[in-house]
Amino acid sequence: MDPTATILDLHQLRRSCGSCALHELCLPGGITAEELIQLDATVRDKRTLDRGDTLYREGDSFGALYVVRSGSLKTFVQDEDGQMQILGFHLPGEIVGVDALASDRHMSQAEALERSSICELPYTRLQKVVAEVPALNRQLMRIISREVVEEHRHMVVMGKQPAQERLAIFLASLADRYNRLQRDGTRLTLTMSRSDIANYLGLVVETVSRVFTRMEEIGVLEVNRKAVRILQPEQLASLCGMNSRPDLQRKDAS
Amino acid sequence: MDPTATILDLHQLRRSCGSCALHELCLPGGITAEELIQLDATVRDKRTLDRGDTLYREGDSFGALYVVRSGSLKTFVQDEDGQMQILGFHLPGEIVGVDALASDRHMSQAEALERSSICELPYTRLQKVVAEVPALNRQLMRIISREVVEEHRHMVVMGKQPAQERLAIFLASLADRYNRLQRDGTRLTLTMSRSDIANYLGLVVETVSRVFTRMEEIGVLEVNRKAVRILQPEQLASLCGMNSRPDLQRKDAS
DNA sequence: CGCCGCCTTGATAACCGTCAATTCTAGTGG
DNA sequence: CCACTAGAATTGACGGTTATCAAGGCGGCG
Repeated sequence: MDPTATILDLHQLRRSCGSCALHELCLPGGITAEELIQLDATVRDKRTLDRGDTLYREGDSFGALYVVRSGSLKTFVQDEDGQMQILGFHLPGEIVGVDALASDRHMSQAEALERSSICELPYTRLQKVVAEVPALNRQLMRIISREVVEEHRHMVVMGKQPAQERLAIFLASLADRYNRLQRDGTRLTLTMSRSDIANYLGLVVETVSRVFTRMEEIGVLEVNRKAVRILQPEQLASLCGMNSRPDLQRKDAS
Repeated sequence: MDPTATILDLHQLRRSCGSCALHELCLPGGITAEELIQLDATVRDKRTLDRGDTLYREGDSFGALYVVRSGSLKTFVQDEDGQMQILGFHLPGEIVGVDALASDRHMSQAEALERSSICELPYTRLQKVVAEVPALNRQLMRIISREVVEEHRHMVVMGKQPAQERLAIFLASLADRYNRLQRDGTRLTLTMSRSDIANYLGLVVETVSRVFTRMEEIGVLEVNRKAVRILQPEQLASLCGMNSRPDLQRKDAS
């Protein structure tokens, strides 16, 4: 709509790591200004992706790691017959492409859920820099480790949780990440489709829809298409662990 | 039984990375002999764990990464009320402890499934070495990435597969890893309990038991307590993707 | 304005989890 | 050597949560 939007966006894209809003979340976290300059040099470009655009596909040869700068991505795998499994949704400050380090080939696909901008870190350059800046290497490891922790959390969800709990955990986790980004964690924008959410949680889309409805009925959420408002954060939190505490099964019908 | 076993084991433990049987699978993969010497220096000790021993617990402060040298481990998380979720089983050559890099605290627990020996890589030392040996840093990344890929595969399993397929994939994956270790991939030794397997796959122990029985009935496996023999590897492989190809539902009853 | 995809809602059934009993194994002691 | 026990694994009957199938509503976009 606004014709200047694109231009502004381009300006933003050209900002260096030092002035990036993600400064603390991204690789620069905890390194000196001097070291930062070196990192800046490794960031090749800051690509812009439109909704549905693919950042990399399974089988692509590995060239770079990517950091989400704005917008959001989903990563997923697809088996031969087209069945897909979503591995994660990625918000600004999060890294994608790590799974390609093992075999020099991407083992998943990354796709933009909305218009997004991405920092590309060509791996050969990145390697050189991290060799010279140990703190940066440490930070890179830290970020990758964060991915692993996040995946472990997801396994707990997929392991043996009822549907309502899965969705509650998903929303609470999203709210957390919003907070880290200094966004309002009570007003979520679900850039992914319902079936993406369902797939990610190991459910079908109908179940997700039903649970949304139920949560709205009990007053925890206000759902409006992609806009979700968390009305009772505490109760949402309690829904995250309910099945293990039978006495909390019923809602506040004291 | 053999009184010399312990002594031999101790000798083995003292062997350096250079002579380790896991040479190609472990960190040393693809680095020079010279660089290897530096790595040897970082490996503090090679600890021995008995069945049930804990390598680290959730919350422990992070000191080292660990490589399984022999035996096998399980890693898992436990929420407040004691519910556990197994994250993975780890065979020789595989690394554990990566999830601690993010926060300097272990976010899971690692426990030996049998008598195992473990290479401990104190992280401060490891950092120094990888700073000096880029190839080693690369290799470390590669191994961590392998973990991530493995976890992605597991998410596909947990996502939406029927019970039989889950177990089939689990066994096939184990067989693969046996092959990489140059063991006979058709004769598996399940060092973990049935309920460990069930938990890992997001099922209950009864279901796992039933599926084992069914697989034995159709002649794919021969199950004897912890010893599993894969009689028809091809058919096992077909069971891994059956639900999506209806025409393969029935076995070769041509 | 009208199509089309996404989401929602409802009815039915299946797979798997729960509960309960039995068998098997390994470890212990008589 | 064998009986005994405790824990693990198996087997069976049943029920519940969620998938499946089917239809209808809503919003976006040409």
